Amino acid sequence: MLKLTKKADYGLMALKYLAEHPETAALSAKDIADAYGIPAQLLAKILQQLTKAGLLRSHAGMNGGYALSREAREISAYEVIHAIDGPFFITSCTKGSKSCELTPSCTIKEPLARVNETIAGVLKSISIQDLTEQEHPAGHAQEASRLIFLTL
Amino acid sequence: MLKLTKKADYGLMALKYLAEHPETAALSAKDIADAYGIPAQLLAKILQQLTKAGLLRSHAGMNGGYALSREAREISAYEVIHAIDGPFFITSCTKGSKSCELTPSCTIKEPLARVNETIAGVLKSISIQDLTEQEHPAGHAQEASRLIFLTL
DNA sequence: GCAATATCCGACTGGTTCAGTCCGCGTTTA
DNA sequence: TAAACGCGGACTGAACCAGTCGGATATTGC
Ligand code: SF4
Ligand code: SF4
Repeated sequence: MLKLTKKADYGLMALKYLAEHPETAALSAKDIADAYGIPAQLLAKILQQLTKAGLLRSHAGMNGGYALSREAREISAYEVIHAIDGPFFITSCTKGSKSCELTPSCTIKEPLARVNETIAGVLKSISIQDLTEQEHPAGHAQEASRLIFLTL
Repeated sequence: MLKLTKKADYGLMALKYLAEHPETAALSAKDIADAYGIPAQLLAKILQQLTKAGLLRSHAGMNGGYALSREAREISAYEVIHAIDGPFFITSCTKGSKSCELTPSCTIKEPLARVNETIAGVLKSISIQDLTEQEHPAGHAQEASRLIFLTL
């Protein structure tokens, strides 16, 4: 099955929330968690990971919190997921640590790697700002479209 | 993280193997398992699921086994994954059984649903036959390309 | 008929990952 | 100095995955 972890899910929500509140200097983890009902401590750790990855800037102390380190337009969903869940691969042959032992005899890893790259491309083409637009259910906000190339 | 289960992985390998041996009337689960080093009993159950989903035809008894019920061109990777792992959703709000309880307050489920559909589209556009082609590392087998539309 | 070869199907187990919590520490500010 | 906040490791229960076992049924070859 192909599933996104809830951590990545929460991370995207938090970033979107930050993108929607650019006026405030910083928002604390608890603020964001309360806004959506996410467990505060869990979200805190997620935001820490995003900070370590360079997507957020943190500020400790009272009235501290987190703020985007770049423009929402410049942060892709791929980066968020990568920062939280680590490098993702569709298959188990991650080539890094513990590849599946039938890698040599396997004949579908190359095509699947292309599929993997295509999906990564989809996620890379989506920015945090894309998530914030398309409110206005009236729909006159022209929906952004993208073309993805899949080369087998 | 976004990962394909090994069962689906094995299923794709098995179907590809069947597609490459159209001359034989039927191949047993053990035959295919031995060809790749997949645990035989595990593959057997996977093939049973694919049979139940209508992608394969089975025949019990000696010299029995499995054969594709359609042409390789007509079987998509999406169908295989769906048959083995069930309906897949990127997010946990599957709306079916146990959706995550912050579905109402969540503001990113709609865009993520579109992403989900886009990825499904990628998988639907890939057939078993696509996996068998692109052997011939010479590369003169023109690589099939597809355009995927992502509408946020 | 009988034995060998298959599919079929549910139950079971060990291992890994996920979601969430707890607790102690460093930092900033009122 | 104390409250508010970020930081980070350790921990737990639950869910899921990979793989195994055992038995039932169907078909074929002899
Ligand atoms: S090698 Fe083949 S079987 Fe093993 S994980 Fe990669 S794709 Fe799946
Ligand atoms: S509702 Fe929002 S948070 Fe809950 S699973 Fe769907 S997308 Fe993730």
